[in-house]
Amino acid sequence: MPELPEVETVKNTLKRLVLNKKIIDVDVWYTKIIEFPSSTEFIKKIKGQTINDIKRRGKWLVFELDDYFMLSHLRMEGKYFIKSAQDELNKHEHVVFKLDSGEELRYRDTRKFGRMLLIDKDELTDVKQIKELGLEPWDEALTSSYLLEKYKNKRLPIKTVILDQSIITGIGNIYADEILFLSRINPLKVTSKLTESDCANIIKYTKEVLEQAIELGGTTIRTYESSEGVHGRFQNNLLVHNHVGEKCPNCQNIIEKIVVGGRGTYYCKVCQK
DNA sequence: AGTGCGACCCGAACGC
DNA sequence: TGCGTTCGGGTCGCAC
Repeated sequence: MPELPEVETVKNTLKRLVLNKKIIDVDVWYTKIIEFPSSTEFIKKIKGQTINDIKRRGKWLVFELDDYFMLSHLRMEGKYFIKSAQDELNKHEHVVFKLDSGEELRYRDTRKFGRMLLIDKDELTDVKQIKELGLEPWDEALTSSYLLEKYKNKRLPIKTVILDQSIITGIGNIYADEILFLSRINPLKVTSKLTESDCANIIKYTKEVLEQAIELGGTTIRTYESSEGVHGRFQNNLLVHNHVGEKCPNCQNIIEKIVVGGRGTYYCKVCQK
C-alpha cells in the first residue's frame, strides 16, 4: 500500500516520465475518483494544461499545472502507468490522461479508493485535505515537545495516533508497526502516557524507517507497485509487520498479531512493553 | 473535541 | 472452473 516512501518513489518516477508534457484530453471511466470538481468540470479545466512539476505532501501527489494543482491520493492500490494509446484499456484503468507526446498517463486502481482533486493555484493551502496535514517527518518543527503537546490529551493507543495524518503525515499501517517496534513502544500504550524519550524515538525511527524505504523504492505487500511496474524491495527489511508467528529479530520471542483501532498490528510483547 | 465504527471497494484467502 | 464468506487498508462521515 502506498505510504510516504511509495508516493515519493512514484513522484520521482513520474517526474522522469511526464514532466513538461501537456494534457490534451482526459477520459474518466469511474467518476467517483474525481472528488472535486465534477468530473465534467475536471476534464474541461485540465485540457491544455502542462505538467510543470510534481511534488509530494504527505501521501498526496501534487501535480503543478499552469493554472491548477491536481491532487492525487493513491489510497490502497492506486498506480500510474505510461502507455501508448494503442494499448488495450485495463479494466481497472479509471482515468486516462492523453498527453501531447502521444502517450497516455493512466491511473489504475483495483479498489477504486483513490481520489483526485483539481484546485485553483492560489487555493492549495485552503483545501481541507492539505490544510489539515501535520508535519512532514523531516520538518525541523517535528520535535519531542511538539509530539508531547499533540499527545497530551489523547487516550487512544499510540498505534492509532501514529496513523493520524494531522500530527505527522505519511505513516501508514506497515511503517507504523516498524516504527513502534524500533522505538520499543507497545502499540496499545495510551498516547498521553508517552514520555519525552518515547517521542524522541518515534521521531528518530520515523525518519530512519522512511528514509531507508525511500532508498529501496518503497514496500511491496500484496499488490502495490510503483508507476513503472517496479516492485519496491523494502518488504525484505520489514522486522515485524506481516511476521506473525515468526521470531522477533531482537529477542526471539514470537511476534503476535492483534487488532488496534481496527488495524492489523504486529509487535513483540517482550520488546515492546 | 475526542472517540468509535461503518462505508467505500474487490481480489485473495479461507472454510466447507 | 466450486462456491459463499471474510478480510484488509486510508480516509471520511456520522453518532455519541
